[in-house]
Amino acid sequence: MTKKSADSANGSPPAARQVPMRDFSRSLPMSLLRAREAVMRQFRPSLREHGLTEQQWRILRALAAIEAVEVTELARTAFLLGPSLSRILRDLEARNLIERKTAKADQRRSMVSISKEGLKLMASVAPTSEAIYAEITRRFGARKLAELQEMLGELERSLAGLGGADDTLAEG
Amino acid sequence: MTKKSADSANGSPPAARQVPMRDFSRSLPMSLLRAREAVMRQFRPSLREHGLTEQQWRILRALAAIEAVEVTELARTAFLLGPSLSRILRDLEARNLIERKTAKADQRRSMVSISKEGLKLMASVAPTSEAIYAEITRRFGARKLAELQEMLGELERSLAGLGGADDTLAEG
DNA sequence: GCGAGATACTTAACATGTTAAGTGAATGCG
DNA sequence: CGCATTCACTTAACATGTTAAGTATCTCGC
Repeated sequence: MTKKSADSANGSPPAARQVPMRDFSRSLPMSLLRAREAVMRQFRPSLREHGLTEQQWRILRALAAIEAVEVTELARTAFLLGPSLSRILRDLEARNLIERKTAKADQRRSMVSISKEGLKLMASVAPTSEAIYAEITRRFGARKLAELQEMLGELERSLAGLGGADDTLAEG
Repeated sequence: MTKKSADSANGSPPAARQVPMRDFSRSLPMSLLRAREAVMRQFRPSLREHGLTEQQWRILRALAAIEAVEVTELARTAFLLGPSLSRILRDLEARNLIERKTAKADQRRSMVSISKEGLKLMASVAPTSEAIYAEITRRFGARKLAELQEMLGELERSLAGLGGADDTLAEG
């Protein structure tokens, strides 16, 4: 029994099961993915009605809280990668939902802000969005929701600095 | 104070802040997204070294546990949408990591299984993958990890049936 | 004050997410 | 049987995720 499988000795497909691993459907990434999808499934239809994607909505929300931000800072806030943000900003600007102008001091930087139209759109989406969030909170329980978010934060912090890729990590 | 903002009355960009909402960075979707990203960041480099994406790896893992599955069932297991799965299966088949053959009884269905090469690839990835998972577990704590996953499952269940889109929901 | 390196984006290229439409095969009903 | 429906996928189209290159600008040492 070194490496041979217990196949039925005919031309059937490989028996699989030869690579022992955790039950994949119970892995942490899958749990997080499914939970997030369950949540976002609630919001997408409403956003879609207003012609917004999840990410566009994230950007508008991030912008609504401030006067103006640099693109890099916005990427950090809205948790988007530079290239994604770059594309989305191009589109949002074309739709006049945001405004952009280069910083005086540093020509490389461009300051982004939400436009009046953008604010109007937000105002029309926010009520539904808040109602959905409230219903989710009601169903899951406000206290448990807070606990969950606390744990998610802890998870994040406990993995911070566990180099994913090009992080500047001393490995010695 | 009906609708006018407290702008400084010059040509500066809109003051924003006119749409009151929760602090967006603390929303549940963002928490879930960030937590998941923190986790996946650990796995991606290793997968990448083996020429696999996260989703391709999910599919191989799902296949490794069984003889063969229909595409629809696989989509459910690997938590992928049909179109994504369709594309990925095409590529995995071209790389000879999976095999596909139409079901005898129903010509519409196609049964997918992992190939010997696929199993070999899995065997070469699994150790690193398991080690990373173990390290994550160690950092966050096995007990807390179990708690977290329990909560995520509860969240999912509490939102099940809260119609996202085309669910068959009676609204009256 | 200039040239190497760092910064702040943007483009490009490829893979997936998401929704809609298309295709071929099974089902059910008159 | 005939045909409209349903089903199991696949294609298409557009938006984002992800990594690598490219571009313009800035900073700093010399």
